Amino acid sequence: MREFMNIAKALADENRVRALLALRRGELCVCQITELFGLAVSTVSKHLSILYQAGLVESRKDGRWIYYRLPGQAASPAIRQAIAWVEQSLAGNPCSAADARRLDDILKTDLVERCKRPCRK
Amino acid sequence: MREFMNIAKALADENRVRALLALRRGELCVCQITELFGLAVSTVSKHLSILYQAGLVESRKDGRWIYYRLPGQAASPAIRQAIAWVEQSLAGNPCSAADARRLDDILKTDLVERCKRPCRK
DNA sequence: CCGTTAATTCGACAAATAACGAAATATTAG
DNA sequence: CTAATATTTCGTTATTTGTCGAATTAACGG
Repeated sequence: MREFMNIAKALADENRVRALLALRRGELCVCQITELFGLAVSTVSKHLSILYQAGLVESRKDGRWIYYRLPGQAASPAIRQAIAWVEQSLAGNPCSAADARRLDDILKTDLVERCKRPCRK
Repeated sequence: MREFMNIAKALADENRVRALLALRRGELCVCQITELFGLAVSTVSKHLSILYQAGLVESRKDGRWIYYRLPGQAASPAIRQAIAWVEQSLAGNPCSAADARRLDDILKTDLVERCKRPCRK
């Protein structure tokens, strides 16, 4: 029951659900999600931590960046069913579509241009 | 998105999830669920109201009693998927099984014996 | 009618939660 | 080593949420 309630509580916040939807297209680092949401970095980090605790996202560290992604096939049925529910319920959702467009821009100009190149002074 | 978040928030409380599981065996009135949970009637009523607002339960009035039940086939896919997720995730759950046993007793002795008979003095 | 019962609504209060900025941690670049 | 960057952790604050008891509404029985 504990595990289920962790998942349910993690899904009970709109920003966390938005994060899961944004991750459908692939892994994102904290700063990209922060840019997408327009929230404080610490707030986004907390949200991702809650999703992680619930098992709804996995993470990987790459240098200074920590990338979050949706869990793979090894995830428990409860997890996979929860994510399927979110995706199917909000597939064509306007808010989700707007996020997807904004994410396009962020993915084009954010990390690559700003960070991965040799640091400009 | 609003509709989805209403459902998600409704599922983010353990007592509300317990209520959904208890309703699997059929409709229950508020006083029976109150007996099962050991909470104040007003608290249980509030929980059921939240489930109702989210579309996760339906209700029917019968005299002084209001019976709540899981939604039928007419429910939206989002609702049916949410309930399926709860049921499958917590099917063999110990807490759910304990509730089921206690509910057996309540269903035997509560409404029929106490109320539906001619009122004893 | 009047008293009883089932349920909801209301008002209060404590606990949980989401948000922020500042401080701490870790990693890379120079 | 030092400066800069990405992220997390911590402390604080404002809001939301769960709970209760009291008051209210609705239905039934005498």
